[in-house]
Order: sequence, then C-alpha cells, then structure tokens
Amino acid sequence: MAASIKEVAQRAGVSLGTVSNVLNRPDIVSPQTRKRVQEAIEELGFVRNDSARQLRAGRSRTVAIVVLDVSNPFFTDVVRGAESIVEGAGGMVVVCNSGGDAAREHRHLDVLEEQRVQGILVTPVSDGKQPRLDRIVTRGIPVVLVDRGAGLANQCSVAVDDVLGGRIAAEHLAERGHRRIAFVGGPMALRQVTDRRTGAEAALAEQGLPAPLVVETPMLSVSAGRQAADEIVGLPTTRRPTAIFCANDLVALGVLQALTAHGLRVPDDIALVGYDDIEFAAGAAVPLSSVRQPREQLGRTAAQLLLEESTDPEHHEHRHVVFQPELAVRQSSERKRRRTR
Amino acid sequence: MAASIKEVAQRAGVSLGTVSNVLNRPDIVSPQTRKRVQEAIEELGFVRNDSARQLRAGRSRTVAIVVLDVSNPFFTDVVRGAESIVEGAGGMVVVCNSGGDAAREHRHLDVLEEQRVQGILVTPVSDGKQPRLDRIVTRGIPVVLVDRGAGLANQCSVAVDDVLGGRIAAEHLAERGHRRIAFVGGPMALRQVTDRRTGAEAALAEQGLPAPLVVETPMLSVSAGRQAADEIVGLPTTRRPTAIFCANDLVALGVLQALTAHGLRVPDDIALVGYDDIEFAAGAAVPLSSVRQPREQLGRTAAQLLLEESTDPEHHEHRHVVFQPELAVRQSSERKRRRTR
DNA sequence: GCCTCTTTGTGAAACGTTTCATGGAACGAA
DNA sequence: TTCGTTCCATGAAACGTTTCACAAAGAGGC
Repeated sequence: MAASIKEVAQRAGVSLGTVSNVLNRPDIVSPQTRKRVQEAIEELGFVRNDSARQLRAGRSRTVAIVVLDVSNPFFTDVVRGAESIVEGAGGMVVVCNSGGDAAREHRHLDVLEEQRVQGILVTPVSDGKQPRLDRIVTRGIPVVLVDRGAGLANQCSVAVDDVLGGRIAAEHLAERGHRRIAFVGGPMALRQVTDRRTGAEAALAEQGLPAPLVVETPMLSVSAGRQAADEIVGLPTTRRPTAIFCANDLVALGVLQALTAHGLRVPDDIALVGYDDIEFAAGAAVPLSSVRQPREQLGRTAAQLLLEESTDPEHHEHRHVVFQPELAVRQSSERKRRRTR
Repeated sequence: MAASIKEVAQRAGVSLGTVSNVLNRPDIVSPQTRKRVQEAIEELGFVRNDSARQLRAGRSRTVAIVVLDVSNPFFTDVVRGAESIVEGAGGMVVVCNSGGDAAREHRHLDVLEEQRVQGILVTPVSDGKQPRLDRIVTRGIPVVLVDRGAGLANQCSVAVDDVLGGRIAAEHLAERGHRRIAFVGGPMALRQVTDRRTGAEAALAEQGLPAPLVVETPMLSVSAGRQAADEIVGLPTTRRPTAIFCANDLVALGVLQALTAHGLRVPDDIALVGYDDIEFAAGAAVPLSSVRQPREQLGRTAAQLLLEESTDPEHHEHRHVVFQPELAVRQSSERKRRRTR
C-alpha cells in the first residue's frame, strides 16, 4: 500500500541510495536527478517510514512528557512550554497521562523505553528514589524531573520553590492581620503539599503566630476542597480560622464554593489564598489570590536541559533549576477597601 | 548500549528465533528454554526495540489524537475517554496539539503519517473538505473526525448535535420569559459556533421571538467573552438583551466577569447560558447554566470506531454517531425563587 | 524395526531506511 | 594523451525484529 524508497527509485530510474540522498542531503545530488526523484515521490505519494529511519538511526526525535493529570492547567502549561522548545528544535512532543497512578506511569515508561524516545520529562507519581527512572537513565535515555526530586544526582530537574511559595502566602495573610490560619491540602505524600505547608508554618512561627490548623485532603481537587471546607465550617466560631491557604487552586475553588454555600463571605469572614494561579482563579466567584508559578517557563527550561543532555551527553552536567513563585493578590484575600490598584 | 535479541540468544545459548518466540508466543517453547531465555533477558536488561518491531509489523499500536487545544477541558475529557478504550485494547494514545493553527496541524499529521500510527482521531482546524485527511485515509490509516464534519463519506465521525444544543439553550431562556436574547461567540468559521447559533435562532423563530443580537468574537476564550460583554453593556438599556447565550463556557465566564465588573447582576439583570459544562462552570461567580456534552463518551466512541475500522477494514462501514446534549440548569439562568434543587 | 505425528528449535528472509566505500564520467591541466 | 580532481550515482551492509519453512528428536502405533 505505502510506497517505499525502492519503488521511488525504480520509477525515477535511479538507485535506492540516491533517493535517500535527495531526502537527506539534497545538495549533493545533481539538479536534474533531484527533480526526477522529487517528481516520483510526488506521483507515488511517498511518505518516509519513520520506524525504519529510527531503527537505522538508533534513536528518535520524540520527547515524551509524562504528567500527573492532563486536565490540570498546571501541566497543560508546562506541556506548552516544552512543546515550544522541542518543536523549535525539529522534534515532537508526546504527552502521556499517568493520572497519578503508579501502574499507569510504569506502563507508559515501558512503552517509551521500547520506543527509544529521545528523552523523558516526568513528574513521577511518587517521590523519593526512583529505581525505574534510574534504569532508564542508565540505558542512555535522558530524564528530567519536573517539579520533583530536586537534588538527585543522575538527572536534571526543574522545580519551583514551594517552601518559598508557602512562606509568601502565609506572610501575606499574616500581614493582613490574620492570626488563625488554616492549611488545606493533601495527601501529605506529595512533596509539593508538604513543602508549601512547611513554608507557611515557618513563616507563621517567625511572626510569632500559632501553627496553622491543617486539614488534609485525599487529593487536590475541587470536591476535596469542598469537603475540607465543610469540615472547617463545622468548627466553633472561636476556633474557626479567619484565613485559609490551599495547596492548590482547585482545592481553593472548592473551598470557596462550600464557604459561599454555607453563607460565609470571602474575604470578609474568611480570606483565601490558592496556589498555581490557574486561568480560572481570576474568574472565580471571588477572584482568587494565588501563588503563581512560572509554568510555561518550567516546561521550556526542562525541555532545554533535556535537549542539551541529549545532544552532548559527554559534557553534560546535571543541573537543578529552581524558580521563584510570586503572589497574585486578588479580592479573596483583600478587604474591599484595600483592593489593589 | 541497549541489548538486542541476538545477545540475549547468545547468552541463553539458543537461537534468535527462539527468543522471539519466548517474547511473542511463550506457549510454544518448552518450560526450561523459556526460563533460560527469561533469565538472560533479566540479566541483560533487554528491552524490545519498538522501531524494529513496527518496521517488521508494518503498523503501530499507537493511536494519535490531534486536538485544537490541550488546555481546553472539553478536549482533555475527550482524550481521557479515548485513552480508556485504547489502553484497554493494549494500545497507547499520543496527544498532539494543533492549537487551532493549520500549519501545526499539518506538521503533526505529517509526522503521524511517517510514524504509521494505527489511526488518528482529529478535530481539524478548518471545516469542509479535507484533502489532507483524505490522503491519509487512502494510505490505509483510519481517521475518525471528532466533533466535526459529520456526513463525510470516507471516514467515521462522532459529534454532538450542536444545533439541538443551541435550540435547547434558547428554548430554556424563552421559557423563562426572556425576549431580547443575545448570542455571543465566534469565529463563525467554526461549525460548532454557527450550529449553536442556528439552533438558537430556529427555536426563537418558532416561538415568534425576534432574532438574537449576535456578537461575534474572534475566538472562544475568557478574554474574548469579556470584550463582547463590554460591547453589550454599552448598549442603551432598551436594546440591551436580558439574556445571553454563549457559544462556550470560557466565553460565558468572560461575559460573567465583565457583567459583574460593570455592576450588572446575573441572572437578575442578565441571564446567562454557556456551553460545554466544564468543571469550572459550576464553580463560577454565579454557577453557570450550561449545555452539557457527553465528552468522555465522545472520546470513547471515537476510539471504538477507530479500533473497529483498524481491526477489520474490509467489513467496516463508516458511521456517524451523533450524541444529544442536555442542559444543566444552574443559577445563572434562574431567578432565585425558582432555584432547582 | 519402521513409519508417522508431534513437539521444539533453527536459520534465513524480509521490513524500509541510512551510510559508506567504491566506481565512473567529465573536465581541466600538463 | 594521460593524470589528477571533482562531482554524482551505485550497491551492499547494517539496524533489530518477526515469521516461516524446515529439521531434529522423541513418542507412539503397528
């Protein structure tokens, strides 16, 4: 069905190698022959077979990115950033979705290894040592960790300083006069979550404020946020926090919904700060203050590190790039009179 | 670096074909040999080379989905639906992002063709005849159109009845007593947009109501919605619509934001209905009424049609599956007294 | 002891590229 | 004419699988 180089050669009356040359180094073949070959390609509708090409070359031009959740805007932005770099370099990005499931992640990695991809950007489901990834690295496939495991020796990583993010959020709330502050998020197995919490706790301690009330959620979703807020609303007023810092915006949106449903006003009764600054944060019921991460840049930098390692594995030095988050202050954490601008 | 079947064979002291048999039809090789080979595989850390495998097989187990926008929740759900089917069948899904750019779409299709993917699910950037896709189909790669071009002869398609969706939304608003209704969305080059508009117009005409005011936007985004709403707010009160039907939820969220910023209340001053029922619709400033499409099912069905065609191209009959949307009624289109519950 | 079956393993061919050593033609210089 | 260059085209080898016709060796039936 699909024409091969051989048939093109036959039709153009040249040898097989010549067709290949027209494809890969058109300059070294004479104009007439080149033209004849190109016509034959056109007529037969020839399309290169990438499997054969890769088999011969031993490696592919595809970079994979394995994300925890395709539908999380955080990752879609990271993907976009990575795409811009990889496509600029003539490669292609494939997106794999682990959905936070270790088994799925494992299967994806298996397939990617079989495909001999050029490299893998990954946010692993679990933190800590990654023998599976180590094995891939040993096999010569570069791996860059995204938003995880900074500091491991055998691979690059890009991340945002989550401790700093938590600190910024807590300082902001403390500055606004809040003294009973809650932290909502989970599971604590996620490094991001604990880092943000740690940063917040440190900031509060430094200001001489009490440690935050921690409400752990089973996952970072809108509905988890709703449930956590229900719990908080049930507290006696004297113990109820006047501000909540959420481990991400999805949770914060859920919290916001539930608070509103219970008749509590944000920020007047309870102030709210989220994390990630997703597009919908600004468009929420009450525009949401949120810690913003440079998401696209995270993706771009990760892709750059990967391509760098891939191009020149000998001289490559693993690097761990850490970006600084910043706070986007909106209505959810500001008394009306103090609206910014 | 990477071990090949040959080395495994050598180490296990068997022939090359035997190793292949252990890999593909373990039942036809004797237990002892199988064990020896498996040990060798383990020791060498052998990983199949998928390029070689595909080259030999002539086709891949990868299904591609080319979406207009990875970060649009509509597509992420479709992707998830497709994934569930394809992975259930032992395949893999790669996601490509055209970003609504025809050139990017073209490049993606080129690459996918070179990869000899098993099939392609695609929402093409432009409507109408698709010579590019026809060519792919001719080459024996099944294509299923998602949410586009129902009725074309040489490929399957899945879609949601957008005319019906528009009709449902308009009928709902008319029923609530609205007479001046606006339609916001664009560009009109998108079939979805014109279908939704057509349905709305037909419904209004049938009820003897005037045709809607149409505000065309350059794209379906939050900021486009904001701008459109600014325009509407500028109208003299007597001509200003009392209800707005938006071509999708992003636009509706933008409209909502802008209306609120201008001090107009939703639904009291202006009622609002969106389209897509994305997760954030329910969590918006005012929970958004929205026409809901069975998104995951769209993806699942598309993948099923694709696999069906791929498995048995001879007996395959192209089908065009059309799903029916339904309206999720929320606060944005209901007077308070009439809240559903 | 011979024949036929079955089970298990072998080796070579084929998939479609890219690459590289080789060869021939054309051309100018001597 | 002859030799060295330069320019183009060639054909074969190699990449790592899968598949298939075939062979070897037991197992049983007579």
